[in-house]
Amino acid sequence: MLGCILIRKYHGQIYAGVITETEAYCGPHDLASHACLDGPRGRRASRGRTPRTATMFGPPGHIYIYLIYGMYHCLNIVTEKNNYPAAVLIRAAQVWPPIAIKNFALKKLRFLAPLPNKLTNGPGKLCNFFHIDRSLNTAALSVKNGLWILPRVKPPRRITTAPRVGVDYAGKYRDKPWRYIAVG
DNA sequence: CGCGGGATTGACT
DNA sequence: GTCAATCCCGCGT
Repeated sequence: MLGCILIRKYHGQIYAGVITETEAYCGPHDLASHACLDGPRGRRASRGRTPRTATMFGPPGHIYIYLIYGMYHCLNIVTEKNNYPAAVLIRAAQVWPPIAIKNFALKKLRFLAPLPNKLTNGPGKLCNFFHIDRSLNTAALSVKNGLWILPRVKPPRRITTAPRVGVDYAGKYRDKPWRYIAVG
């Protein structure tokens, strides 16, 4: 997904950005995942298959959104087949100023200056900018639903990996290099 | 219905 | 790198 273009249609405007940072949450044994079925946390509240995480067990291409710390939303895309919980968290994007829907064409973005990275350099801030909240949870990525992703025009020059953020509790999965950062 | 924890952020060293 | 403010809501009772 790095380098692909995230597009949001909301209140007469188009918001667009190139995805620059992601994290993978991989299956029922990933101790960092909300959907993990293993280990002590699997038996704790809000882990495993619950009403909140049900989306992760659904079909790929759907949108998993949850509220974190009571105030931020996080955008994830479900990536695997039904009943196999996996998703990609979109952590950051390079965005442009919103464009009126009637004027929108991807080519126009080339003539606009990208906005400062500070607006969308974290998953909570990214959702704020794109006006994304839980009303989109379980929806399919689609133009109809106002949120979709276009293939990348060109791949990132380089991709680095790093451990995922904020998952110190995840045991042997804590340091898995499943955070992906586009460089260039 | 009450408790507890968090896939963050911003300020700071 | 560290730290804590913050508060909603999922979950177990």
